[in-house]
Amino acid sequence: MSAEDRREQILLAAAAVFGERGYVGGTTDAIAKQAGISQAYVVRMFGTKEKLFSAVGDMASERIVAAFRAAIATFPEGAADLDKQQAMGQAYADLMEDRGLLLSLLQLFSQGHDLVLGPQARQCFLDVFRVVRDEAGLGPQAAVQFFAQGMLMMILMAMRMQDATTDLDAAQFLSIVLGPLEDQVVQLLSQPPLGDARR
Amino acid sequence: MSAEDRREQILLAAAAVFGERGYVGGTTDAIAKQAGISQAYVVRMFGTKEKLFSAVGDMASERIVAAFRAAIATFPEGAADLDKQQAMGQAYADLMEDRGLLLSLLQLFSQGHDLVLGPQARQCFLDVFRVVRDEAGLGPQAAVQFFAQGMLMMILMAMRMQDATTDLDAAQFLSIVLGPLEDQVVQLLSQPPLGDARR
DNA sequence: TGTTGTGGTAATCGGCTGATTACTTAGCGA
DNA sequence: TCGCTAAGTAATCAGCCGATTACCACAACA
Repeated sequence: MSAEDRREQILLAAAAVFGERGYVGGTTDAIAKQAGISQAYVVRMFGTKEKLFSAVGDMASERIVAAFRAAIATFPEGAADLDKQQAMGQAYADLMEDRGLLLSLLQLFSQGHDLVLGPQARQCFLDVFRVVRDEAGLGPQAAVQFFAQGMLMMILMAMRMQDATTDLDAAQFLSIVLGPLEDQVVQLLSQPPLGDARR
Repeated sequence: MSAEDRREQILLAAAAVFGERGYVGGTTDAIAKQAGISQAYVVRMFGTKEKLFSAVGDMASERIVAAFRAAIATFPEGAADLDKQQAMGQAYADLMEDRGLLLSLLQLFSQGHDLVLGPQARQCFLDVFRVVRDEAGLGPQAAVQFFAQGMLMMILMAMRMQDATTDLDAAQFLSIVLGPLEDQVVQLLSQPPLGDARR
């Protein structure tokens, strides 16, 4: 396999592992197993684990930006804010299909204290914000509101709230947050966690 | 010092460390140093690192519930939703004084995959939700909206967004999210991270 | 003055993890 | 066929971390 293809494959595997176990908890060995290659090769391809994690963060934010731009391209002239938000909300829900992607980004966000990853986290966050505010034309207030919803959904994913829906309050919460997306999203999120160890 | 007092002290130290470095990244040694005692004693007091982390999570959610209840007790009869939200938002901002508290809770939330910590995370989350929905009387919809704001603020804390305010977009974002709380909160959050290592 | 329980530490150990090194295999042009 | 390069691995190493053990200080008290 070409190095280029391998790189993509490792990035996807790393997103899955980092998304579930976090930056520190996600081992290069688990990533290697997920990708079906040796641990040594994972490290050699990216130099260090930190560089790999950083690359995963970049990939994640780029994909989100791309997905939002694609949704924005479908806006009719002078569309209402609510319609815009709904289209972008749908794009966001589609992104959840790859659990690792959004969860890795959350893990990046929780590295704000780090001298290297912190600035990157803030950069990624603001990159997406600018797209929502300016390119989608929501303006600052509505863009922030949109983000609040998005962050809440991220945390519900991380928490695996869909595993608690025998609790009626959990079900109600999900139902309100997700609205019409509920069925699609809950199904996506119900994928089992990575196979090995204590989940 | 009595074991009881020591326990409280270790919990606070652990919240600070776990909040910044996460569950896996927060070492019992760093917690011990933060509390000014030996690593062995930290472990012996709680049995395992996992039990300590779990206890931190319980403490955090209990404090949040207590803070909200205190705010709720100040409501006049038939107060408007907006006033309620503002009072509870202020209570939340006050909680930010102890950075470790809220950030440890975020770290707990990102352990949803874990067989022990996952259920606890969902439990803690829903405990607070019920207080906001029922005891404050916001109802399901408004309570979810309130949570979305709260989760966004948590993530901004984790990201240390206040360190990026030379970026005008970052400043605008914070200003909109925090509103009149901005000055207070930004000052609280500007505390430097834990002393050792790469921040 | 023993002795017993409580609060606490130094030392150490086994297991894990990221990184490094040296090696192997396969395609490919001359 | 002979190198030469790119893709990939097994083996190993050094450092860290949670946990355990064995020990210490000191008050309270009979």
